[in-house]
Amino acid sequence: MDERYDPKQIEPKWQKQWELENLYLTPESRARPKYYLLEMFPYPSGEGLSVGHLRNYVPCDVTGRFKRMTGYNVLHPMGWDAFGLPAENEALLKKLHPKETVPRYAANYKRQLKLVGCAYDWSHEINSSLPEYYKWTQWFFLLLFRRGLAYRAVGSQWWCDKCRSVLANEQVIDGRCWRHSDTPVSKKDLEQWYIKITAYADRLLNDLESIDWPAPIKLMQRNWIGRSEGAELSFPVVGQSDKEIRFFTTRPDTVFGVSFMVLAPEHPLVAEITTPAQRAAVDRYVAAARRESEIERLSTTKEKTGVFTGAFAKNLFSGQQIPIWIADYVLVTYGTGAIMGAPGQDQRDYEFAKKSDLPIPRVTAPIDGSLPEDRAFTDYGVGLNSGFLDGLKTADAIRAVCTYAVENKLGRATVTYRMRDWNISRQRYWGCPIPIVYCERDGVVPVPEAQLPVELPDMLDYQPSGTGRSPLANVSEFVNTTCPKCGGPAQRETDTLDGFACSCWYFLRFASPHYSRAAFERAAVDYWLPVDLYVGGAEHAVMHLLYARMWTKVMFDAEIIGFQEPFPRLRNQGVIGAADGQRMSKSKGNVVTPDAMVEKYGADALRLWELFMGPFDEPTNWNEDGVVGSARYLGRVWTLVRKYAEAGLPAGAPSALTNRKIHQTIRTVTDHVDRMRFNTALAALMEQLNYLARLKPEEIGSFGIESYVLMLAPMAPHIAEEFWRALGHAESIHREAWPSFDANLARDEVVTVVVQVNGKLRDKLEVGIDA
RNA sequence: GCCGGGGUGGUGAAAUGGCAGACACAGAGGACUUAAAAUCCUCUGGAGCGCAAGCUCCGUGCGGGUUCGAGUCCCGCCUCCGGCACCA
Repeated sequence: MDERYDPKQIEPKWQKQWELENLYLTPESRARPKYYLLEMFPYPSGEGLSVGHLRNYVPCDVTGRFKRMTGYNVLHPMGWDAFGLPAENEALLKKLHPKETVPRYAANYKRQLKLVGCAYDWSHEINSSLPEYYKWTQWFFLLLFRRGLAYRAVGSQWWCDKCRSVLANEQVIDGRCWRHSDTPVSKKDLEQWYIKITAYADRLLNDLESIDWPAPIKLMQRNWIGRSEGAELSFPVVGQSDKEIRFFTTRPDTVFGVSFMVLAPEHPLVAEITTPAQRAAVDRYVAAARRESEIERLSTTKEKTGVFTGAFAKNLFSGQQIPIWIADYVLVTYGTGAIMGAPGQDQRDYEFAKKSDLPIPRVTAPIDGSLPEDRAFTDYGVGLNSGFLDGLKTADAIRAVCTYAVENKLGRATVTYRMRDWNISRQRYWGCPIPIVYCERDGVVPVPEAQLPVELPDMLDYQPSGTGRSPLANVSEFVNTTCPKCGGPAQRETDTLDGFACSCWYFLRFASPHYSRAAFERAAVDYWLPVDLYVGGAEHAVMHLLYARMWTKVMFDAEIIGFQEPFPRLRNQGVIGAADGQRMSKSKGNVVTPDAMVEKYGADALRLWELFMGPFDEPTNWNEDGVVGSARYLGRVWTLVRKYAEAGLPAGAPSALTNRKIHQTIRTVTDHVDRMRFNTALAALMEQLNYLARLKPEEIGSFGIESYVLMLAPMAPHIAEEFWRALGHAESIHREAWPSFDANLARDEVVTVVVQVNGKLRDKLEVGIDA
């Protein structure tokens, strides 16, 4: 060992050696317990990794190495979420092709991950944009299709004529395109593919109970699914006996107080019931509503507007004729797209009634106190002016109405969800082609498995076309094909799948990444899955994490896997902001790269600081000063270990006191690493160094020094390897077992007992403990 | 507005209801050095007292409460950060 610690001398050396030794290959044997550790696979961006991204990768690397040392077969793979809009948009911006940028950026990520010493098994690397991968994404889509869970329907999208493209909701501001403020957006009805995730709503909700996830993520999924219990009822349209308005309500007990009905402007009945006198006003309102952005429309501060259709419905409970209005506070996509107006008990209906001069009957009385004068009474109470519900408590009244409705064929108790089916079609180039063919004779025909993958054709100009169809529609060799059923002429589907389809099953692929006969090898999946620890950002709470759970349940139902939850244990890493407290981004010029930090301090010092700066699941801001401390610490360990490397390990045993301290430290570090409390695990190691550095070499003993180096190995793999070899070992430290401690030896013989009087410290006593 | 999660020294942060501030960063002083860097040693929450070893009081966003004892548990606020937001 050199006199001074110089990471540049040792880190590249050992990285090369580990690669030569194939140190990080996933074990073939399935004799030992398994541990499948997975980070959400990244989309490789041209910006490369920042020190912020390492907040995820470094702690996971430590966990993987720790699990390996404690006797597990570890699967810890890495791959690239390479298909989808982010990759395409970045390539478009740089006027390059994604098939060229994706491998380049992925190679850069891989280089950076190796640079900081992450122990991935690169023989398991996957890339979702390669045909060998997306062949099976297509296969899964067809599985959903066969099971009736993928269907086509007309949906409306925001459209900008200048962009010649569909826009996301967030890109529509004041009804205009974000890039072209002079261009109002319109809605375009396109036939889209949907995944029927709503069919799994209850299971997705109930199974949250069984998984170990951060509470906020579970809550976000619960809210997103948005289960509401209530009743679906219907009232006939006066004078048109064949028409009725079906509506959902969570407060059927207030039905006697319904003084009007409201339809969403897009509701199909609007055109049929509007009277000639009202038609012009209604058409104007509907057109305006279509132009409005979703954001404006859902604004709670907006005044509630609406228009009378001229038609009436009959309230079958109160017997009254009530006017039918349209208003944009009613959403066509929720419930039945129609509501009963109960303004006495619903604040939104109250505001609408005030604005539109509609009556406000009060049908729920507060149990104590009095009715508010200037707003609705929305709490539960007691029925009032409500026929057979008078005097009934709200909960009982709800049941009574549901029973009455069933008996009189007016409706029933039901459940509604906020979650909607997943529109999976994208009119973009860089995605997985949808394996469907349209034949004049046979209609919608799935591409047979033998013909998969439907390959994405090479296109030089892959700009979004502006026709409402993907650029693939312009490639006639792609579009024109033969029908797999009848052999006649047919056209391929030209939309591609949303990028989130790729991440619905990639965790299965990692178990047998090169298997060619199916999406995965069943035995490999049975052994490795489900994922034991899944780590990623909280931003995926209701997209990837919900979609992947749903696909997993579909696979379970299809009996191709044996578990229902892909990620029984999930953790979110805390985001690292830039030193200025803002998000790290190239445009803000505040990105700190691992490359710069490794160059300056070494990979091990960078790793330690990532672990030490705070609890790994809490957000914090980057502060380079701390890396200095980590590097200084490693230098101090170097000085200590070097003594033994020079003079040889001491033969004698450490004193009882020192021995106890050694066992106590192993106990603490083991416990903290196991619980992912890396900051305090490292603090315990630093404390132990401060203790050991004060002793003479012969007072420590070989166990004290070797166990210390072993505990350092997962966190600082390079320097630990250097130490291990310098201490005379021929094999890599990364094949060694984690040191174990003796609980008896670790037990204190004396305890300090604190004497408090009225909570104030008054005295301390040292008391011996009998063995 | 609703739902989460936070608030502890100059900074990052520790603390099964039991010695608040471990471990670090920054800072101050000292050793080594011609000098600097590096390294090592000492001090480092606030106020006060003492020649000194040391001692006293205050202190975990604010106000209450439970308890022998509260950063930790309960109630009511303030504030910051996320998420959701007309879902009938």
